[in-house]
Amino acid sequence: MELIGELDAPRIGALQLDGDGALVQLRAFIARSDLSPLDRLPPERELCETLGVTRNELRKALTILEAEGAVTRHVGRGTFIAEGERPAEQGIGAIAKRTSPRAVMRARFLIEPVIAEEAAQMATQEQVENLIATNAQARAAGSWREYETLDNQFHRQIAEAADNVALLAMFDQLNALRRTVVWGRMRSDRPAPGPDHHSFAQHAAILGALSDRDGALARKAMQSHLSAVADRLFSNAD
Amino acid sequence: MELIGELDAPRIGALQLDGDGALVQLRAFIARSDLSPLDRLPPERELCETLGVTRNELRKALTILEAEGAVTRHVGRGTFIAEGERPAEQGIGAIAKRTSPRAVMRARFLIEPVIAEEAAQMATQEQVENLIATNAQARAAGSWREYETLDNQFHRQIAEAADNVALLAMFDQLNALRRTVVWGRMRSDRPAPGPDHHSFAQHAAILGALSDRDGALARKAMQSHLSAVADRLFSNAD
DNA sequence: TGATCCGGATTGGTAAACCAATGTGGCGAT
DNA sequence: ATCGCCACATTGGTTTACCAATCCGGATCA
Repeated sequence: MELIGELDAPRIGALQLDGDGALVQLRAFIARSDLSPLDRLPPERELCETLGVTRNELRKALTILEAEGAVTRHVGRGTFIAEGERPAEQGIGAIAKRTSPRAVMRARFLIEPVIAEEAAQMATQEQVENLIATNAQARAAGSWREYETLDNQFHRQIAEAADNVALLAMFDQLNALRRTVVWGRMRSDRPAPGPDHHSFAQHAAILGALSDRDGALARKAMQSHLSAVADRLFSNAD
Repeated sequence: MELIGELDAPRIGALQLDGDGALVQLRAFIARSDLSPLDRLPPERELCETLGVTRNELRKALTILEAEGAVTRHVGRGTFIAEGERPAEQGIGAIAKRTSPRAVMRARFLIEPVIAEEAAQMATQEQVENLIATNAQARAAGSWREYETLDNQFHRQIAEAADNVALLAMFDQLNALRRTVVWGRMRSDRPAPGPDHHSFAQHAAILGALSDRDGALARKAMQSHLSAVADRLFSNAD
């Protein structure tokens, strides 16, 4: 059934241009009329005539630019070139640019204890044993980097033990955010922490609470631990 | 009231809920109904009713997805998932398939109270007043959909008041997950809730705690509220 | 029996009237 | 003269009816 188009014969090449021709023209117009951010561009009814497109086509193009964050539109006021950057995407990187290490650690301090409390109620015996094993491995780490990996694993295993994929996803996102934002403060060339490192005792306290199914204690132990971590991070002391 | 250069108050994340509700819902729909490339999605007239948005809003969202290359549209044939696979939405969609409404609501029950507690300490007077205004608007909502929008706004404003972008990002992700997973239990054609709806009193309790800067009370009030929401959601009673 | 063609149903696209938010300017009271 | 207020013009947004491309099922004919 490829016989269509014989009668009306719409220009084949013109079809593609028709589809987003307005967008191309609009982009060209903005570029050529060197508008600076926060400047207003002509009203739709006027601009569509200038560009030789229908108001519908123009509005479709404007909708795309708006989604890209290139322009903002306000009823009664007009359409404006967006200021500064394009806050369009919402990935980890975009969030990271708008937050700070302190804020991320604060968020961690608020959320992880709750996860630990939930884990205390949900963890299986096997998961607790795995946590104990991980903590033991961390004690024996040969380098700071190896220790860090095991420390991450410890915290994530707790989140896994909460047995809630949604909660685990929250943890992972926050963790990714932390790695992005706090990165640079980590000096991975340091030697491995000694067996008397405060974290080990704190981890052990968390483990004890998990074993005892003591949610409130697990929460408090995690809070204490993260407080210490934040202090160490921001004081530049060991 | 100058809206343009408001940099002193970090109004960072007004990205999603405000104007592009249809786009969020549409993305969630595509993620949830695991459509493979070249699959056709429902016709506009049907889909807009399913999602509880107007055809205009849906078409605007589709225009954006089309510009992103996520879908292709053909008159008389329909709208199709683009050929080149879409790795973008992998996050929420992938998580959604591995979790359940109960788990998501549980995560919400664990996290939002902590956010409320933080908000009680961080909120500005203006933010509290805005929350009061939002709650008042929700009372006067004319339709269930409008009420739902305002309810979402209420909860997000609390998250904003915590003044922590990382925390706000967690909230947004959980909220997106909830919309994807819990969807289908929402009956958007129901009439607006009466002024004696339990949520209003519970919201008021939260507001009171925020006004008094009583973090512990805010946490408990939010817990009570979310408990009630979950009960209502899973019991199918109003 | 099979292909072909036609007419209606379906579906995305379009145009124009209408709406609501906003800005502007003049008018009048003080 | 100055301030407040109100009517009107401007502007982006929305609704509605309609259009055009496509699909589908049955009628028709070789």
